[in-house]
Amino acid sequence: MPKSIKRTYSHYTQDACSLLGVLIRSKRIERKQTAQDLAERAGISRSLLQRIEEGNPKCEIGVVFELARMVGINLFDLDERNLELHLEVNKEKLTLLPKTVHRKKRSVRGGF
Amino acid sequence: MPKSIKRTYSHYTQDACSLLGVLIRSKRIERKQTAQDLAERAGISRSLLQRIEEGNPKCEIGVVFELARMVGINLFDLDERNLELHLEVNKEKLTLLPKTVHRKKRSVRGGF
DNA sequence: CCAAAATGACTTATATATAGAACTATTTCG
DNA sequence: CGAAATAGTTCTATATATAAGTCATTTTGG
Repeated sequence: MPKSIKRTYSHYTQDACSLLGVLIRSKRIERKQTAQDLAERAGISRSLLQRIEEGNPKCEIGVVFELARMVGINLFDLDERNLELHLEVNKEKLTLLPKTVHRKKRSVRGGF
Repeated sequence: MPKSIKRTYSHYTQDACSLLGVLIRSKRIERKQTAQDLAERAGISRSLLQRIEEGNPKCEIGVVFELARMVGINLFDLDERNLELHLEVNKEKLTLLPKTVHRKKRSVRGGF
């Protein structure tokens, strides 16, 4: 049962979301594409596209990435092929790390 | 009233989400930090952290970005300061573009 | 300048992501 | 090896993001 939470976002996160939103909007306009049209093609509502272009952090990351791709933004500055390679490499790297981590709660007075 | 939608995601989007998840997990383990611990510090549940580390696209982009930042990942390969600058530049650029776009539905047989 | 279109700014019902729990299976370290 | 801790896996109630409107405002092309 989710408790009612008021999430806060760091300046960094807010900026990152805003940047993606602004980029999507710019690219869309450069392509002379209507909000309505992009939304339809992405299978989302115009209101959701609006929130995303505004940089609202409370949106599905999958939808945002999909929009970015549709208007021609390369996430991580990687094209499709290199993104896949990058993923494989990091998956490999992960297998070399321990599966679980033991105590280091980093907590209780532990601080920084 | 949201209609029941089965969203699909492009390979590119799936890879991008997976990459973020794998990176977060790697960094967390390198820091010898427990899933439980990171989740608590991020103010989310352990189950949500798991979904994100699995690369599930149906998560809030704000939470994913916040986690990335907490474990030391630079989104867009930009540190906090440069991200802010980048945002400002692109906001400016946006003001130079037309506010609205007219017809070019790009649709109905219009194709590419 | 003017009409048609696009966007902004709400609202509401509902589909769904999330918190939290309980349980099992792994993993690590002493 | 053995015990304690961590992580994987479901499941459920509920908070909330979303689709789909409506209306006001702004913008642009003719």
